[in-house]
Amino acid sequence: MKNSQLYKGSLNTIIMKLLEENGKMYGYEITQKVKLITQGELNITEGALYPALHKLEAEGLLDVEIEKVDNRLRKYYKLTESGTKETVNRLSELEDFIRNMQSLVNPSPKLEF
Amino acid sequence: MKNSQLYKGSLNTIIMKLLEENGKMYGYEITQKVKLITQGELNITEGALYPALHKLEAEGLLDVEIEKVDNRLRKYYKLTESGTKETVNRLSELEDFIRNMQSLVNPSPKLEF
DNA sequence: TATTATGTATAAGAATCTTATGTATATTTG
DNA sequence: CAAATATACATAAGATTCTTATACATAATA
Repeated sequence: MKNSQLYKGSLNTIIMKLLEENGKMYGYEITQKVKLITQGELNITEGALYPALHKLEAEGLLDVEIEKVDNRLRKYYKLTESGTKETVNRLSELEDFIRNMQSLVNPSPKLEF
Repeated sequence: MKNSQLYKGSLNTIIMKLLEENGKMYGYEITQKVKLITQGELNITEGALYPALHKLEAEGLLDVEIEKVDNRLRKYYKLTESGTKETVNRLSELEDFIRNMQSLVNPSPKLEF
């Protein structure tokens, strides 16, 4: 990701959510989808994406399936059963994270006398 | 922080926002405040906090002032002028980040036919 | 024909954090 | 009273995640 440090740590969650949403996707497709959804604000770099996909696969959270389209290689990833379960946890963690960050930066206004 | 990887990269923003809010704070106080606000969900570790404070100071975003209270040392940190300006940017980045993450995980529902 | 888009991959280094450890005083608990 | 916990700061080794750069290859566009 070529972005604020804030995105650090969120890539796995993004990938898993998109796969839950779309069934199967390949790497390049994920980068384009994220760019589209965030209106160009979030750009996932290959150097971050591919190692992340490989790691999720190694952890048994993703399955991969190779296809050849227009004489070009595509590696489609999809959630495994265990990956689907884990996605629920990750999204729950993300909700907690966002809630906590909002509590920190939008504290209940101080009363002024 | 002893937490989800999601918090990675958010510590500087948290520190700066709390200092903007409270004028001056010392390290231990920051950890307690964060624990309180997040109802124990976010625990900032010393190994993350002190290096972060030192770095922000080295970058000229924080000023430090040592006090001795009850025969114990306290290092109070406060935003410099440049730190105050930068805090606005960091909070704006945080808002964008949260908005983008919400777009990614709460997409507009697909129409079903 | 050269650039851009599509598609995957890795390696070096930076940044941030965890975990463990160290030092010291004050307070609380058994 | 002794031990444990709370208060207070600090650093070092290692893990994780990411940036930046590079590499290879085909298709489409300028």
